[in-house]
Amino acid sequence: MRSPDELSDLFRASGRKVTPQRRRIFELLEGNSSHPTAESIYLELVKDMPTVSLKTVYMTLKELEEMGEVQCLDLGMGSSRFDPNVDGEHHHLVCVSCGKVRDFQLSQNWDLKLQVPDEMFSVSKAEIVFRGTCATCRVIGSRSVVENSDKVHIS
Amino acid sequence: MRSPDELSDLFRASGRKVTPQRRRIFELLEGNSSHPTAESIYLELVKDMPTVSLKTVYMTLKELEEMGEVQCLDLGMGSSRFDPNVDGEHHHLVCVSCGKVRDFQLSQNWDLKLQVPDEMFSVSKAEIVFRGTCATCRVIGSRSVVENSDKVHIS
DNA sequence: GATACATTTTGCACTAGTTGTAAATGATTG
DNA sequence: CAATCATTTACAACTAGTGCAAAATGTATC
Ligand SMILES: [Mn+2]
Ligand SMILES: [Mn+2]
Ligand SMILES: [Zn+2]
Ligand SMILES: [Zn+2]
Repeated sequence: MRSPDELSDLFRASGRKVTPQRRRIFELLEGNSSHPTAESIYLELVKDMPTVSLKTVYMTLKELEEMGEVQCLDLGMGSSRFDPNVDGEHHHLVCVSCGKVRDFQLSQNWDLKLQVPDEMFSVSKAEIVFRGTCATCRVIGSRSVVENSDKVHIS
Repeated sequence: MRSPDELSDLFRASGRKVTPQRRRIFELLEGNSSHPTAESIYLELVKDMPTVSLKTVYMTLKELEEMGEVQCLDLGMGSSRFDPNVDGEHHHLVCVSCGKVRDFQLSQNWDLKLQVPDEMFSVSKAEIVFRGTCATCRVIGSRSVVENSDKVHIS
């Protein structure tokens, strides 16, 4: 994702307006590798802007997605996760215990798309989802389970 | 997934009851490679059993999932897809135009799990989702777009 | 086959996540 | 600074799925 300043210019250049709400959402997303939900962005946003609405967050995220500045990930955990990391193709480690999502780069540069015969299916995106338990949860799990949290926090 | 007869025995053996509703759901799933939603199974079921409830479908699918007889796929299309194909590890081609989901076997037998260092994350399942356009939709798309259907059909 | 009882089904209310509507607000431009 | 038109907001609506409790019904036992 581009910087808040660059995004602001891009928005204005395409006839969109740069509101304080949008500006703040850009800032919250910049360099955010926590794969936040719309809700978790909203919860940060509402600290500064008590009257902001969740709808605004959804709308801004959709704009950014359409502009290719964020990607929306559906990892089957109830809500969509938003990812400002769109420059390099990467995959995801999803912890089934705490819900955290981490980026993961394949060490070998396998071209997954080439696996599918083009006449059968024209692949536009190939993504691997690794489900399992993160290092933190493995330790916690071996001691007590009560502290495990499903909450998604923004970093 | 096992045959309806085998499933019936398994259910009874584990203290569960085999109702006509469950029996029929087993039959609808057997050899079904359409990756149906709960809703699409319900729509078939209700043809024979006008008073069946969607809740029953969800409950039976959850039982089957817990018994490892079906897998529940979250492909980010709004609703979960259920897959009786659990014997061989396989991946999925998801058509972003018509919503159809097809099985796909990697020709090279890459062990995706081995890619992730065990001390970093303990992988229990690695699945590739290929998104793109199926052969049918590519042809339709080149003529007219109006006929494209998002509906999910069983069988 | 009848009986007893636990399991299951069903209808309905309910939740979470997300989208639609329309009036009020406000960023941009000249 | 005013006009314009995009955007925000509150709120209703919607979809997928779940919780609940009464009624129905498989299954084991006699
Ligand atoms: Mn990511
Ligand atoms: Mn499959
Ligand atoms: Zn974890
Ligand atoms: Zn298609």
